[in-house]
Amino acid sequence: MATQSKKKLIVHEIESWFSENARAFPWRTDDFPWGRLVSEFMSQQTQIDRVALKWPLILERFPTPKSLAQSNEQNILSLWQGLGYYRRAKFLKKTAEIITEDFAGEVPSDVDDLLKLSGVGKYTAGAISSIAFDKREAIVDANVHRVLCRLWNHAGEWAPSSWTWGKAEQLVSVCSSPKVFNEGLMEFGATVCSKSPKCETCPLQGQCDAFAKNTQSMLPTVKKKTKKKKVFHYAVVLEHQGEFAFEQRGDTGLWSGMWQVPTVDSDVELDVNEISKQLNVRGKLKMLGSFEHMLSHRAISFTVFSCKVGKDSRFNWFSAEALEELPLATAQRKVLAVHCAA
DNA sequence: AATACGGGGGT
DNA sequence: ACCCCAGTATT
Repeated sequence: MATQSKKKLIVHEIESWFSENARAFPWRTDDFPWGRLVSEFMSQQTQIDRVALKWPLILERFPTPKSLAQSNEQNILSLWQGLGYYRRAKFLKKTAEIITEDFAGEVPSDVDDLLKLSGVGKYTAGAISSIAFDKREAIVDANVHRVLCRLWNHAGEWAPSSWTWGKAEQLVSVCSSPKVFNEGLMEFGATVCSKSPKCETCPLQGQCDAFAKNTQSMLPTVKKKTKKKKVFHYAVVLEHQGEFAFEQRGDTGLWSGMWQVPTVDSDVELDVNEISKQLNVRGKLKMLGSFEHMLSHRAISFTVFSCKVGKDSRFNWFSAEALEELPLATAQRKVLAVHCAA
């Protein structure tokens, strides 16, 4: 089959398939550029159903770039709780500031302008330009990469590459609507041409070189895995007359900007005396429990202690109700759950 | 070119 | 247990 014909068939099938099978997400019901930009930030490396739960809350609180630009960073971090990759929340705020100052408060539509924003790379710039503004720009995320590698039986690359981007550009150049085609291709990859592909019912079965050679389950090539580093975090719940001590993590590294009960991070196991010494607290530490917290790049052993102390001015003190708003990563919520259960 | 950066769902 | 994901910034 002529390659041009194959591309047109693929594009037509995807646009047709998506018009029938698009899932209902809030940013599709309430479709405007800022909402799309926020959903793209939230969706980076994050499962879409979890984004769908949080998006309405964030858009309600920050309906415009200006509203976020004028807000405190703690507010967006608080709403971002549980989504992970908290740096994205800071990038989103910075992006809102750039849009407010340099783009008159309107989300730009050109890829070159979008790339000036913070936390916007090649994929996100193309996604906003094409999906929010229907401009003829290509996108390649993990879904698109997987679909294209299979359609052309292309092996050897586990991540989006110049080969994939070239193919995506060729396809978007012949589609009728970049907005429909790009989002459709991603959704198709997420639901039909997924890790376990549903080839039996696939509308592109006849165009798929991988299906013809039965290589679809081996494509794209798997990434070589990196070893998790094992570390130890010792969290101490300091209580004084119904209030609890918290500190904010630094500007860089894991959970940057998020809050925690006073914690000792260590590469090696520590005994209780060492923990007490490093935190410099008077009073006896009582061990309440422990749990493992697994991240993609780290295996963290958490041990939770409690201690009755005087009101130490090195920390910020919060009542139990005030903790609802405090930006805490999931591991810290687990720490508080151990304390509650004890 | 590698690595850091979260968390939950799938298998 | 290990895999993966609507990636980007940093080193």
